[in-house]
Amino acid sequence: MRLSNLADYAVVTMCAAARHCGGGRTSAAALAAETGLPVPTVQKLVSKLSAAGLLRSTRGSGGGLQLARPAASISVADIVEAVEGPIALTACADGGECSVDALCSVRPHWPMINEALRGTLASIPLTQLAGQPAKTIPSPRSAALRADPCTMPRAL
Amino acid sequence: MRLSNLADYAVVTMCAAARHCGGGRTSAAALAAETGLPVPTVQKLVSKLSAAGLLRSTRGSGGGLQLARPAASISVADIVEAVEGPIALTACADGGECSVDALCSVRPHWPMINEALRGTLASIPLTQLAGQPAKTIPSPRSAALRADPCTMPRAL
DNA sequence: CTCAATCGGAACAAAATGGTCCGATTTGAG
DNA sequence: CTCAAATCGGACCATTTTGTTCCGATTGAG
Repeated sequence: MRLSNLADYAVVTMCAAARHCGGGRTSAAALAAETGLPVPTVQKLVSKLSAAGLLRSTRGSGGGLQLARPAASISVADIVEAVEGPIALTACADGGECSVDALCSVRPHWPMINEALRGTLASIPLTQLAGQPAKTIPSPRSAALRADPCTMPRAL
Repeated sequence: MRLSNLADYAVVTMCAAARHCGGGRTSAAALAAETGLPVPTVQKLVSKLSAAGLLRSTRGSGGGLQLARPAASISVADIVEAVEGPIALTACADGGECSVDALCSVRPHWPMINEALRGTLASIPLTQLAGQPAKTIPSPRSAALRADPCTMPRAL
């Protein structure tokens, strides 16, 4: 019932990327510097996040990274699934085999549980987590949904 | 985002124990035989489940195991927490340290997420998972909440 | 008092994860 | 056209956690 460190780091990295969107493209090295994570780890993360369609990478000189979608439309579930694959508590619900197989009375119930958990994580947008570290507290509540520089200027 | 095999096995074991309550005490060996799990693994599980107050073990000759509470009042969250400890997606929410510490903008939000997930799992009672393997389908719905032999006779 | 069956902890083996490094590919600038 | 910068992708190694097994200690019944 704990997600892998990579998934945790991915959430932090995406948050950092969300803060950068206003100032244009970022690099994996820059994100590593901001988050305090090792550079190679961030490189591995952005690879997976790009493959999942959450980040957009531009190669070559002067290249960089940017959010592929507005931060408001990226949820924690999206990030977790990008790194860890489908959200499934048990291996038997994800194609893996189980030794008890047919006589297992709980297996039919896992899909429902998984879906409930996924729904909970899907209801948390990235904007809700991207609040600045400590200072410049934006406003009591719901400020994240308004003051996101990514949503408007770059969506068109 | 996947719970450990032990936690998965614990749910299966508790389901098997729930079916046994009518016939009196069970042994770890009997549960292993029914679930198809290795005997030592079940022994380790019942130790943790007993320590958490979910199972009641009687030692000595003729001893055995039984549910400490009615199956309706045991949730999946209880079982998972008994085996894996507190439900927390990240280590930083469980006393562990984090390299980014103060400048992490997402950490304040984890407790809320963890609580939401725990609530989801806490809403699933053991009776809902203890339906018989395949045959003797009890009734279309809500039958599990009625036909549990554990709740009434032994609760008093 | 003896026997039987259990719990509890310790030790070992295995798999998965996390972290690191290097080569290949691509693009902008000179 | 050539060079340089920066990313992507894969392979390799160390660490940690997980999973399994075994053996001693404790308890109750006969």
